[in-house]
Amino acid sequence: MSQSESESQIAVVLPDGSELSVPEGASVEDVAYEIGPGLGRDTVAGKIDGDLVAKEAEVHDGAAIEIVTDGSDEYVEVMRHTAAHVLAQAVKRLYPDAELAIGPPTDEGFYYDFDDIDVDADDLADLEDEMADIVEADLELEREEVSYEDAKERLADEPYKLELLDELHEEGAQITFYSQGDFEDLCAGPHVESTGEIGAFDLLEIAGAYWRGDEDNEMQTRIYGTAFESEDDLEQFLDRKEEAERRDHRKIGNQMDLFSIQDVTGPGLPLYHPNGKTVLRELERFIEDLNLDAGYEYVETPHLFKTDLWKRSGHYENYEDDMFLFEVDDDEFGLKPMNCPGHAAIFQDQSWSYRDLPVRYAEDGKVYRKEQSGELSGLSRVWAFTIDDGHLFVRPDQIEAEVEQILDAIDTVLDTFELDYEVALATRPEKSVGSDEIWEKAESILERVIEEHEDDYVIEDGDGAFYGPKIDFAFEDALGRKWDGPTVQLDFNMPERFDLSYVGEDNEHHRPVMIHRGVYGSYERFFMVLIEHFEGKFPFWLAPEQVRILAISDDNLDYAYEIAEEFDEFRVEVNDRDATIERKIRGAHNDRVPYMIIVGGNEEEAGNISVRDRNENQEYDVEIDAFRDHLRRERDEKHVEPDFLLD
RNA sequence: GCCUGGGUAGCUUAGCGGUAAAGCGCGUCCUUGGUAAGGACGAGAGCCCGGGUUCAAAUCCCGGCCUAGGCUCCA
Repeated sequence: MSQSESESQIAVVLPDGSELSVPEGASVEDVAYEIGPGLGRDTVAGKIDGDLVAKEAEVHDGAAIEIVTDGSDEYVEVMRHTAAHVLAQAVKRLYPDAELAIGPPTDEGFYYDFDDIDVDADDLADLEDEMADIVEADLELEREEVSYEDAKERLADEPYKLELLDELHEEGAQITFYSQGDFEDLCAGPHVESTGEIGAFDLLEIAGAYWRGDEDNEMQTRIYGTAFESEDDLEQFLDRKEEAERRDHRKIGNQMDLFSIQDVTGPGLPLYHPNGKTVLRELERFIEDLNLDAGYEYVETPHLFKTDLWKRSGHYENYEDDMFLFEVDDDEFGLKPMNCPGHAAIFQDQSWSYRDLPVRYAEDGKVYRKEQSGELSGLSRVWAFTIDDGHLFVRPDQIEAEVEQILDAIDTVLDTFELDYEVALATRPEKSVGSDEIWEKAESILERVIEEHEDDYVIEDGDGAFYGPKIDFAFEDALGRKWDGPTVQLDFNMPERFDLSYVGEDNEHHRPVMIHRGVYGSYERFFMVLIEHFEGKFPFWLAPEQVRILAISDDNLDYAYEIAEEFDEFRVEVNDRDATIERKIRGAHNDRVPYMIIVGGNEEEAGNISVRDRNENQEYDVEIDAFRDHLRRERDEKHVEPDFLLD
């Protein structure tokens, strides 16, 4: 491959920032050999300007080059791509008529789409066996550059591949094939050296997928799988999946009797049982206290309005498909998809002086959005949900102080739950309303406030709403999954549409800026995240049942009820079932009750209690007053874990 | 909306043409047990809904409803 030194040279940039001079026409592999023969031999693939490419790919002048070896993070991705080919080869052996579509690696594994194939979950085991044979055979992968005409001939029986080929041809791309044994596939690569490098793999499930993700196209059969370098890694992956299933809020919601979504009541319309509503009420109170301290006034708006309002707010034209609309007599009505128009209407109902601003409205407002039925999922995607909504009407010079106050509240809430989070500032998109002047001013204000508040944030250029820039928080749960959280959005549009104004010092009318802000976002979504984050083991202040009192024997039941009286400011139950103390303890653990008070003859005689928490810590001879004082503190300070027995 | 699974007791599930099962939970009784399962008995099921096939349907077929996972991370 090495060319004479007299050839013209180009420079590439290595990950450490240094430049390397290589002959024009050099491949990624050549670059690796240039760095060192050992690295050259280990090269599996490369990255050019961040894009994963085959090691044979030609580098260009000024390219940022990374070499991918079997120690790289990208190696698994390359291997999974090969695993996808192995799957396709196995499918072709067992289902010769199947047509190939695409088969890329994903974050968690890989998939391959097929058409004209009739498989179900039971067939996956056979496919896995066939794949195991191919891996066992350790077939070498060979890369081949071919002409368009040649490729067309080879893909004569693969209509989807032909479609891709034609597009590639139009783009003028180099056409490459990868083959392993008797199987070949149109593919850009990269791949590992041989199928034997696939350490451990598993086929996960079968799903439908539209060709190219477009619902106007035909539905194909997608087979999902994953692959890892070792059995241990695969097992770890499967364990994590199991953990996620164990924490599933739908399952825990059922076990703990928090909520239900029933056939009779309809899809995406959750019913909150007493236990679930208890948690939600605590969340509501928490935010209400913060709001009232911050000068918000609570308002209430109905669940539906005439569409005149939605026409004025712009929802009717932009959001119509997601709204529930219906005729009543001769008028058209719509369930509210957002609370802001109602709040704007309240503001609009009177005249304001600059002295009155900022005006801050808050409402736990139920909204209705008609998601596609296939998108609904437990509490995370629903038709009806409640937003801890807040809308502020402010003078431009008040934006900074108000946003600052909102970020304080957000920090307080996220810190209370000990959730890690990321912050992003989303700036002006291409299509937007509002003057350059106000956008620039608003963006710089937001950036300044974030800078002061958060250790770290990213700027998402052009990701703002058309009506204003916004700050989005994404928090991470115990499994490392990220969720949309609090948001602060400036809005220059709604004040225009509702012709909102206040009279300034100059006796002229001025346009206020509207700020939309949610801390939990939706109660439903936040509740779901909390259930999964805590695995149902809610902090004491949120727990539906905070303390359960267990009597050693029935003789101690009267004392148990006396103790219950002592703790009646908390959510306390007495377990009066005829069961051994072991069984009662087990029951309390299963129900995730933070604290058990256990009373028998000893306690009754001494006038004290035994305490056990759900983490299996326990203590005898506890004074009633001492425990009650602690519980008050644990509740009011919103401790995340029961900590009486850790003091 | 579309694809592939699934819908059986309060919960978790087995059964897949021939009298509806199990564990947990619940009730009664025996037991009164000291820190994660004592024992016995018992109650509890339009087998998602509607149609069809059959001597016979929870089971097979058709339609619907609900539910789970998917539906570009571009060869």
